[in-house]
Amino acid sequence: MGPSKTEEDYLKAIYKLSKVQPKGVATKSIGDLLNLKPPTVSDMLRKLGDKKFIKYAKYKGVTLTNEGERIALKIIRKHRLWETFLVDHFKFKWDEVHDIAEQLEHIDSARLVERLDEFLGFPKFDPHGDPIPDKDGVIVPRHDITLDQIKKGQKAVLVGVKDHSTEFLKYLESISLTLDTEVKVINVINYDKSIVVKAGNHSERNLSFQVSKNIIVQRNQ
Amino acid sequence: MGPSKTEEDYLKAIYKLSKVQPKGVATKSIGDLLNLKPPTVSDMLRKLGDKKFIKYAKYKGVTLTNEGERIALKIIRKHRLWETFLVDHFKFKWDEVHDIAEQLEHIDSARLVERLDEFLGFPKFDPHGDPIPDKDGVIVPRHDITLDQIKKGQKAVLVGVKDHSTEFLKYLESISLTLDTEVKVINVINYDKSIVVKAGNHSERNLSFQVSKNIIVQRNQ
DNA sequence: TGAAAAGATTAGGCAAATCTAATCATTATG
DNA sequence: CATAATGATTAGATTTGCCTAATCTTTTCA
Ligand SMILES: [Mn+2]
Ligand SMILES: [Mn+2]
Ligand SMILES: [Mn+2]
Ligand SMILES: [Mn+2]
Repeated sequence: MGPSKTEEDYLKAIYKLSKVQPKGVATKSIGDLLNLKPPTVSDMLRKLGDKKFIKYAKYKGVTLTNEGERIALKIIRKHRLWETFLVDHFKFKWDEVHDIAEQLEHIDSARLVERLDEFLGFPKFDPHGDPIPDKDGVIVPRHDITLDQIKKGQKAVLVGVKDHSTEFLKYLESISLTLDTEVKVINVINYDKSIVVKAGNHSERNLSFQVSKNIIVQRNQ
Repeated sequence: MGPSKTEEDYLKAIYKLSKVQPKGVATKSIGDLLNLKPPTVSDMLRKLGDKKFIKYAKYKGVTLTNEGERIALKIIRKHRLWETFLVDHFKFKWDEVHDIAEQLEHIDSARLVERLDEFLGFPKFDPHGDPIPDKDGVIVPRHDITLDQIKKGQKAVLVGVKDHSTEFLKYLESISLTLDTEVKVINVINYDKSIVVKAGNHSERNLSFQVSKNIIVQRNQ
């Protein structure tokens, strides 16, 4: 039998956390992400270790095995393909699809994923700008320039977000900062690191550091 | 919280069985359908009774309450909408979609079902000719004329199947007997109740009683 | 009509996934 | 560097959904 839905969720969480904790993911951070108490996580880590999905040494933190990473990437692939589907074909907004994709990502059918990918035209990025792993689990690594790193007078294109919360996404949408939007940094306020930007033909707007550092951009040229 | 996936499966099973056992569905038949042992079913029936999804009197058999039927119809609606989606938009054959729909029917999002229904153009029947309950759970009752009831010389149109097994569906497909196909009964063999039919511009073919009684038709004119 | 057979329920148990409380290990700090 | 704080694990319990074996109820039929 394949991994349970619960096991899949753990592996996906460990995969994501390992990008910030490459030397080993902490029990606590897994629990925080999945809303589970530490003992629950400890139990599961032992089990995932037994199944060789993770390398687990008590009190040390965990890393994925190749098999564990393969499973995590498969789930992430399905999640992002379904999000793309919902936005591109079912008229959902980018802030509405995550919870539904959390369910759809566990549907078990290789053929379905194939057809979904084909139906969408083999997309490379999801509605939040996150790269979609291909059928072999290959994922394009993404540069990590955020809007706060752009200097006064320079232009950049919004290519992703670091915060996926409904609140943040709705806020960006409300000020017309969506994927592929070109943004010009008009001014940088040293006092609080906020910036003044102009996007499209909207009026100038001030963005807090908290906002700008959660916006992933690509420099123009 | 809503009903669990397991509870939904029981209610759907009871709904289907109640069409054949209207005075009360037997524990054994539920177990047979869901591949569960009788004690497992007894346990769950007590629980479903406590939750007022079914009327349960020990040793008597069960019937759905209005609430239980509402839930069952919601699951059946989702199952049939997803099957329609997979066949009409993802290039699946009618014998390939049931198992995937068994998973998709449990995805919990009213908005998703709405958009799916809209995307499909509010279909009334699924790829097997089964009627799709509307958003209020209203389902058009289907007449029950099967191909074995058609007399020699008469024509009928294939509008559904009673057996949904992959084997049966693949067999029908292989002899070009698919939904909306017009069939003429050329001869009836009294000895074994088999019939000789002609469909489209294919040559005449003999169908066993077992096959003909699993094909739902509509008389021509 | 009174066994025997069939069907249903009860009793007792197990695995998965969760929790709280208690204990153990690591890290940080006065 | 000793100890307090933090983090992780172990112990013990609960819920859900499943099982086998034993018992009870209903139906069948000789
Ligand atoms: Mn998401
Ligand atoms: Mn996403
Ligand atoms: Mn089906
Ligand atoms: Mn169907």
